[in-house]
Amino acid sequence: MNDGLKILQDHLALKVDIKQIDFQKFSNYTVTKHFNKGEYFLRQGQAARYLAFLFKGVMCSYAIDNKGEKHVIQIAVEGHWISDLFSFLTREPANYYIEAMESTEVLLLSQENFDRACVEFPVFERYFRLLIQSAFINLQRRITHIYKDSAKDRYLRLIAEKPEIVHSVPQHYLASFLGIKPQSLSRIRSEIARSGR
Amino acid sequence: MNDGLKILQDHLALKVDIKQIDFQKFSNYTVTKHFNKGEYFLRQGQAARYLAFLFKGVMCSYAIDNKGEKHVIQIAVEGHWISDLFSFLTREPANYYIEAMESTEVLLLSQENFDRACVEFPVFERYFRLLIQSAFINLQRRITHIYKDSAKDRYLRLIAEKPEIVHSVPQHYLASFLGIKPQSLSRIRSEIARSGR
DNA sequence: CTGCTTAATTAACATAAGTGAATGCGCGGC
DNA sequence: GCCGCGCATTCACTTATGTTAATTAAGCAG
Repeated sequence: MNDGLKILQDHLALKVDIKQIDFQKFSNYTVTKHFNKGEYFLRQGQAARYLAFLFKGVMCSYAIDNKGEKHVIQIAVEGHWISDLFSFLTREPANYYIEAMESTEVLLLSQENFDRACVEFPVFERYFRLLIQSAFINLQRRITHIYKDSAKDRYLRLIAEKPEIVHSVPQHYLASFLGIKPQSLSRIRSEIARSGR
Repeated sequence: MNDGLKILQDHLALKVDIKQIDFQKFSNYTVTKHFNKGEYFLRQGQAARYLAFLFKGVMCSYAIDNKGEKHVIQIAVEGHWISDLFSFLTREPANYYIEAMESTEVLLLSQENFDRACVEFPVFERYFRLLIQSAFINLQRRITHIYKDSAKDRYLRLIAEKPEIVHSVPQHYLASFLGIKPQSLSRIRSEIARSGR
């Protein structure tokens, strides 16, 4: 069993009881893939045929609107799943790009295998439900923070929670994730540097 | 079968194939409840013991922060589920209040019955996974809109999508949901009235 | 290593939303 | 039906972030 599967198994074990034998079978549904920095796992307009479980590296998902503005909506690090769920589920064209921010390793799970796994291993469907629930709860929290915290606070929180991304994700991606312009993030950073946090 | 169950059955049927007989059994897990305007389905600090399926009326969920500020995170109308998912799943104290904005009818599903339903009717667990997925996708969209649209645009979109709430939800709740102050919403509304949308 | 392209920083100015305060209206309780 | 309190509105002023633009720094291809 490779590294990625070990890490995935640990993540599954955090949420559900999965039998070794089931995980063994399930693991046959996944394939390992590598992305170099700057490579795309998904492009806006394509159908998202895979879910990716990230076990090394960092990926960002973002939309580009009709003014050419980038809107980063997720920064995924080790142990996160990433895809365009809407597209993955409906087979409609994706709304998001998903780009590797550094050399990145993932396990891929195709739509077909995802569906199979849900049917064959109820415990997997449960895992996935719990996973989405957590993701949903986190998004609700994120909205609350957007509303009640200043951009400076959100930046400080972000780098406290995911310190590893500071060195791998360009600042204008972070700014976009925070919902501000790169110039504003620059201003915030210089203010932090000057007067302390 | 009462009105609420009919509406719920229709909603289930939109996402999954559920046999009449299974729905019949499942429906025994729910109870109907009425809330008057201003009554609480849940309070911050309590454990959320139920999911509510709203088949008539309007409810809002919101957190109150340590400055006493209200942060509305969901406005639920007919056909929506509402609860504090985090609390419902973990049995930790809830982060949100959930208040009826007008006379409201719901079906309640307790934690125990929810768990039972997931085990007994895999199709229910599937329905619920799909439901949360949609909710997740909608939240992602909401964040994108917060970032790229002005408060005025978000207000116009809100009343276009849920026109019924304009008359039942007080303006300062709508403002909070949009992430702005009541005074700002007032300003925006008067601007719309003056110069057209 | 060099040079080109893109990213980050800084600054001056513009704008949207927040703040605090005064006014008046309306709904609910009696 | 009347009263009072909370809600909505308006206004003057403040503040955070956006915008535009110029400058410097950093990454990458050749």
